[in-house]
Amino acid sequence: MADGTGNRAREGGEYGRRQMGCRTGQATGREKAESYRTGQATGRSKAERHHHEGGEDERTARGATPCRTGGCDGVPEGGQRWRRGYEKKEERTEGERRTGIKPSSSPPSVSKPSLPVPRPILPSPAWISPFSIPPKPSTFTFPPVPCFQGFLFPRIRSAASQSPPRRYFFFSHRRRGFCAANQPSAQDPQRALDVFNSVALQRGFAHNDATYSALLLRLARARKLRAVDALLRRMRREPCRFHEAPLLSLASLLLSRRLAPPEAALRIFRSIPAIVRRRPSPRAVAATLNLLVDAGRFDLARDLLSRVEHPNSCVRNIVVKLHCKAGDLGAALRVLDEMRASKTAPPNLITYSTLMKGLCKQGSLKDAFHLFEEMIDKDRIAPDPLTYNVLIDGFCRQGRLDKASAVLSFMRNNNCEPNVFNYSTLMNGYCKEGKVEEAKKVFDEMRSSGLAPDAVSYTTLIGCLCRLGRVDEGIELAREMREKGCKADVVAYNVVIEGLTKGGRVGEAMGLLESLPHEGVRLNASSYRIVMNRLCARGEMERAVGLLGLMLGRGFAPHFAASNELLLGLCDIGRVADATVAFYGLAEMGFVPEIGTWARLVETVCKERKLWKLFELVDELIVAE
DNA sequence: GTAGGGTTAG
Repeated sequence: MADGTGNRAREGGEYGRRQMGCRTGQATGREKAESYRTGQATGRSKAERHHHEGGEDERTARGATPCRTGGCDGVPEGGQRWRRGYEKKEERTEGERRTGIKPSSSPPSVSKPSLPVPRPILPSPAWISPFSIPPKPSTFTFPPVPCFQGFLFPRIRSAASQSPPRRYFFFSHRRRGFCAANQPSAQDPQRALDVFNSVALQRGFAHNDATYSALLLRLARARKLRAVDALLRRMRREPCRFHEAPLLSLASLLLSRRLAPPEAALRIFRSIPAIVRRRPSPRAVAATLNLLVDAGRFDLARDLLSRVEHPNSCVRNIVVKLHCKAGDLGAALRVLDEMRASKTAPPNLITYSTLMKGLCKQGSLKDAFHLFEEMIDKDRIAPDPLTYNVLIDGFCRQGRLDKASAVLSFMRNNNCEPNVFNYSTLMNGYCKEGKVEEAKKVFDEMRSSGLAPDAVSYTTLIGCLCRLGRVDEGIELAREMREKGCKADVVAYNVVIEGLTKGGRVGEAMGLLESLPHEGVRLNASSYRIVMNRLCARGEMERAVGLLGLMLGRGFAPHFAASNELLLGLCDIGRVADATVAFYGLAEMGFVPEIGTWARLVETVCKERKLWKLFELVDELIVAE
């Protein structure tokens, strides 16, 4: 797995030091420990304070290898001073405490301020407060060291210390330092990794499943895939017991966010025996197979399938999906036949829905409906709203809206109340045909049946109104959506932004682009591109440059074609300076102009006699080549 | 985090 974060050396270094032993990493580790210590000095546990206060000679303290978590980093200087003061205080006599003057027999020393005579904290035993009930004398005593999910570890000592006394300090997985990988506040995955490595340097310590799981996901989200790999390798050697679920979550995260190629899911699956020390469960097989099929890697899915001895209904359903996605409906129907003949893996609603969807996609609606009837008659399986939805969508996509509507009525008459999905699928069918009034009727029907339209239902109708040029009605609906407490997602906002843009209300669209992120809405590249494309197409370069600044500043780049159009448009109106600035901004996002755009840029700069800019451009051209 | 459904888009 590749890591594009530029932190390879650091990750590798940390991991390498762990491999070689803690002393190799001592020098750099101490530097990092310094930064942690400042943040954690006040959060030390009682047990740890006990350790520091416990009296250790200075030679040992200096020679001790720091554990680099901050809380146990040798004995800090402040701690030493504090301890010395404490020892001196114990040596003082009653007379010294009163006068602050040492007797003449004592060795000469630096004069110290006298300490006040301690006053009794408890009231006189003769008087008992009416608010305090004296506790019953109890024989119960707390154990000397609290030990909750934690361990006692011998302190790591340097080779110089000859006869190390067995002193222990306490660490718990619950402690903040240990759980840094789990803390939502630990946004920096590198820091989480550093803390993880630091703690693991303790002899005899082992991280647990939860810590590994949290760190794996955090690193994966940050695209630190080399570190993820290293962690997975390390898990094979850990003594603690791991579960499958975190590994499956990791595979799902990597593939769903396209952080890693599909092979990564298969590698994780194959690592299960070494890490979990068990054969992969049927659940793990199904999860991995499903990820591979969803990623379209049928070759890898088939490879995995060839090793599955007794596929259950779930695995077979995924195989049905595989064949449907690959367009081999014959093979999918053969799997259905096998399932019908099988007692251990019979077909179920999901088998039929998947197959019906595949048939609808191929336009074989008749076969899909036939299968639907077979499911009810032959296998005695009652359809649910989801199965009906496949049929509604199938009929809608063929423009047979009467049939789709009839399915909805059929559902009601057959004891299956339609849900929001069913209504919005039918609405979408009407919307695609431009029949917004019928769509509105379905929308009202949905509400009168007691269902609250969701963001998708609203978006479907808003989009339709905007496409028909009824932008104001669409915006009014968007307002109503907000008033009714239905939270709009980025798709809903994009539909509104597009409606505004098409309706010539670019200023309002740009206003939304500017303000929505401040209101907590996470826009995506499409949100900005919808407007940028429009501006470029209409030659509104002034606004386009402004929008470019906004989107580049937020980490979004325009579409490739729009970027070229923007540069050409700026050259056309002689805005050389803007064109150059825009070019550098786009280049930073990885944009390389078309050859024609290069030529135009160079030509315009030459005409303007801005030769120094020309040289810069040529330099960029050489780098790009 | 074992399997099936509806929305936008250069």
